[in-house]
Amino acid sequence: MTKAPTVEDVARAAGVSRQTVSNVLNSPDIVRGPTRERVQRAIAELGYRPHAAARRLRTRRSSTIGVRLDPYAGGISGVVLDRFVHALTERASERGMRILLYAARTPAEEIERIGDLVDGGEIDAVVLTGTSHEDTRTTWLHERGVPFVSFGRPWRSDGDGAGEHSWADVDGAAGTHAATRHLLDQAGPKIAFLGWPEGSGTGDDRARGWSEAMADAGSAGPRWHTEESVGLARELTGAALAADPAVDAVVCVSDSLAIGAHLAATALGRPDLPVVGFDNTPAAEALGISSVEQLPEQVAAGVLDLLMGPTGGVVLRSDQRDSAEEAAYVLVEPRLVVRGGLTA
Amino acid sequence: MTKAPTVEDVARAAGVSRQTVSNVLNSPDIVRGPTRERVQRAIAELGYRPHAAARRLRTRRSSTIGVRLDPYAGGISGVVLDRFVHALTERASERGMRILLYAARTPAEEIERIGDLVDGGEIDAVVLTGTSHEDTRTTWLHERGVPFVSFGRPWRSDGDGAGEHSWADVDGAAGTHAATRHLLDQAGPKIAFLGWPEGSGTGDDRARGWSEAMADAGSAGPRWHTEESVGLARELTGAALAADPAVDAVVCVSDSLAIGAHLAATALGRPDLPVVGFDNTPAAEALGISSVEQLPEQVAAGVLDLLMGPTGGVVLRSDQRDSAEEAAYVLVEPRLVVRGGLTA
DNA sequence: TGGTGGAGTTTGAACGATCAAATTATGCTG
DNA sequence: CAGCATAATTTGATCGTTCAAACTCCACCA
Repeated sequence: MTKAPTVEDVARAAGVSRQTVSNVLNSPDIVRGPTRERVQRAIAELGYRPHAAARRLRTRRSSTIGVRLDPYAGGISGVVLDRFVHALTERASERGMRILLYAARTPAEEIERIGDLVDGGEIDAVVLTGTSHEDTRTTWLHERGVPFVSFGRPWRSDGDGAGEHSWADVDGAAGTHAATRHLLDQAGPKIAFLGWPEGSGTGDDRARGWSEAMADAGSAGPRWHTEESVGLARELTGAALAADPAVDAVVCVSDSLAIGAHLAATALGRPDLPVVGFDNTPAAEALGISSVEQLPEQVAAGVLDLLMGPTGGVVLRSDQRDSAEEAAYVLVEPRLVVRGGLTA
Repeated sequence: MTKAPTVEDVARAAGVSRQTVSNVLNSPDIVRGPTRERVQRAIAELGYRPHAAARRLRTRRSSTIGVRLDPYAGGISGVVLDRFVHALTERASERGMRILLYAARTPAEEIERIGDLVDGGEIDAVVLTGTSHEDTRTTWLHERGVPFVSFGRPWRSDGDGAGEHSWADVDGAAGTHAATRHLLDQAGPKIAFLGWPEGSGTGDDRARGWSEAMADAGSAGPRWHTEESVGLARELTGAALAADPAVDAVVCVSDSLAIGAHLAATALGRPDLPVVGFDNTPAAEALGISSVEQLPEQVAAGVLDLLMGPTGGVVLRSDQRDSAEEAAYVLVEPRLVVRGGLTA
């Protein structure tokens, strides 16, 4: 524990020069076999580990990706983002990358933070969450030439789903489509949709999956709207279900609303009314409610592919990214998790 | 966007030397007022930001703390840890520190990871989660002289609650104690405890709060045990409640078990049986179940105090930490969140 | 007047790695 | 076996900052 060995010490021990040691570490293929082995043995014996700060200073690369951790909002969401961050950490680690967290309360503060981190050489790229069209952050990142990918599509007001930057997201419509088809098979033709007020990209996308599946089946059902709240969902569904008892099942835009719907149905003496939520949160699991699972692990893998290419270990500059004009994207198909309900 | 300005550029612009600029940044008090202002103006005009890698290389400090993100286990837990990590990020940011994530599947792998990060100068300290007594990680960290604090007490088999290293934790016994007293006031004298199998430090600690509160009140109630599972808790509680209907309320070691107990009570026609969980997860919130909230934000603040002192901006070496022989700790009192239940 | 001390500032060196260019070793061809 | 191209390795310079020591300036006092 006297002093950490440097590349110089390793070189001396192996009877080679600094640069050869560096080559063994960074491009082993250009070093001759016997030399390489000698160096590797010396590295192992001395317990040498490269000093990241020195490397960063010279190469101007940090091999680190910044991620903002959203303030804990309470409520039922958040799990997806946490799983995403975890998966990102694991996947990044496999590629020799690290994940640095930062906190920010406003977009302006986030820009300031990212500026510090990028200019300070702390991070090479950023993963944004919760982007919208004409997001101040994305335009700023573009101007500054900072590589970034967002988790979530840049929903555009003009209807075109594709954005001007790379993104990875979950195909919400495919999820509700699958859920609706499942219920059409198992429960009956009259499937209701319980969604958020119109205008949110994510919510409208999920509603679309339901309406398309219904149209394909030549079926029809009511569409209800409410804010993200168990209590509100319970009241709304209770009233709607009492007024229209012919509803065979409910597809919901979120687990919170699904729980509300389930509680309402139970209160009306229909505990077995099939309900499907979205996000597959622990709460849905605990209550035995079916849900569409987002697979944030695959989104994380997609984000890294977009930033670093399918196999590389380095963040690509924007001009190395994609030959096409349009930005690349990854759309992950979610998975329906079917549960029997607690009475089963 | 030609090239980022360095301390040299600022110095030239302000008509001073490199070192003076450095002093303005790191110890402004030793620079004369007018000079300081001139330098600060130059910094602002040029948009200078220090290059972290160079600073790290010279000072051998990274101002970064490593945190392992536990693999997503599924189930209802995890929220506490996620809130903790978020709070840690915010608080660390206020002190000029950053949080770096790493992933590891086994203690051995974690040690390897930490070794890389520490020797590479990527992190100055580590925050461990889920420590046990005679943890391989803690002994290794001690040997290597790596500053660290754990979230969670090092539970000792010999009964002494204090460990040999610093830690911050939530006072589980105080939480269940408060919950039990609340139920004694509101529900009746016969309060059951639904806990995990004996032997887990956390679980036994929470059980103790209940039994002490009961003893203080001269009251008594059954104690049930089961694994962390909504289904198992439901079955067990259902059977026990049917056999012993005089139970007035149930204090549970976790929200999962509380949900199971609530469902069992509802099935037996007693939806209003007071049940209190632990962790105040979104699932408990969604179902209107009371719960003990851990306040991970305060734990995060405690962790940083232990690592850096109450006000400092630098991680302290172990010999600077605490004058006393015994390691310091922070014990956070949790908060009981009372909910009316969904029927209210 | 000339030394003393200290606050304020500057200068040279160092942190540990990689890049770019120079040098030496190796293999191949005619 | 000379001549040459290419592979393998070495050398000097550099990234941007802070440390340690030297230096300048000025007030103060004997």
